[in-house]
Amino acid sequence: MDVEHSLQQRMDLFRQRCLELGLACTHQRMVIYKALASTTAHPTPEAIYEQVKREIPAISLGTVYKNIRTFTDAGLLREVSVLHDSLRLDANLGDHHHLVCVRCKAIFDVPETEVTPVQLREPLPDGFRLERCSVLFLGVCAQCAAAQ
Amino acid sequence: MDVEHSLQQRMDLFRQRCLELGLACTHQRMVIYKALASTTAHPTPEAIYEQVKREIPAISLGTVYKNIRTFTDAGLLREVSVLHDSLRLDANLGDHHHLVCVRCKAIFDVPETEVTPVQLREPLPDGFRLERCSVLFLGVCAQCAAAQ
DNA sequence: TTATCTGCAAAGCCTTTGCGCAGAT
DNA sequence: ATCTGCGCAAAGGCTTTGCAGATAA
Repeated sequence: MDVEHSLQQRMDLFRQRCLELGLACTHQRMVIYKALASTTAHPTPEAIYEQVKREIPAISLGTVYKNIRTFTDAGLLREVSVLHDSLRLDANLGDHHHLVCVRCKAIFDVPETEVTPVQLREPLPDGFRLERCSVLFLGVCAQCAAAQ
Repeated sequence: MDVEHSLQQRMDLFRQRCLELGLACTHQRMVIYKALASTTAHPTPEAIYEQVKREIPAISLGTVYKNIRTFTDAGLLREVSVLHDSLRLDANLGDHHHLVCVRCKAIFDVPETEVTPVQLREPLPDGFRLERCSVLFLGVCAQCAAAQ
């Protein structure tokens, strides 16, 4: 599929979703979203800011943060790192996986034996040395579900 | 297996590893490690600090942070959240997984079709509403491997 | 005794917030 | 015309750092 075309489609969809959500289609928002949709590098807010500045030199970092928050709250964007807001520690060095509540960030252990073996079919990027694999099962715990 | 006994074993092993690594076996370190080894809750540094304060009221939060860093660097402890240090964004809302370089934190997409289907065999904790599953393949990218 | 570690306090990110003006609907 | 969003700057968390005294080897 034509990448340019696909991006165009995604921008159209974005515009439409903004209308539906009652979000103003500002120039800043379009450029910020375009920067996000144009890469698979999973950028940081700072990286988006640098990218957007090329087109809107007067943009402020605060605006980038505000809109990233707005987009994620609206479901237009996702955080790769669900647990990114604070350091969580694990003294269990054995192989195991985790079950995470996306609301309260509670983490439960999942023994490796309880998960079907995970294997990559694809050859890795050239020279990538794979060390281990960690599965995150995401959802909402009973307590958080009860609290609506 | 007796939990009490297991903890004792882990403390002995910790003491031994400290010796091997040339790390001083201070009272603070023992208590911090004990707090980490005694829970499966994947605590934050702040939570460890609160726990350790019960036994060492004069402990400082800085000491807890320094030792957590020392332990992780030494391989005695692991971070659950490899990408916790900054927000990483993903405009691709379709199901897919990620390949992450643990050194430079580069993130590559892995299409869901390239991974064997992941399934939990175990019944979930009561009332947990599972939403999705995200696999992190961890390793070292070619560039970082080349840079030693 | 010597090197390392601790507590304290300050500094450094990253991110959020408040406010008045500007822009979208 | 009204409401929302933007830029600016300040404030707020979390984490690291520097230093002098204390502790482990």
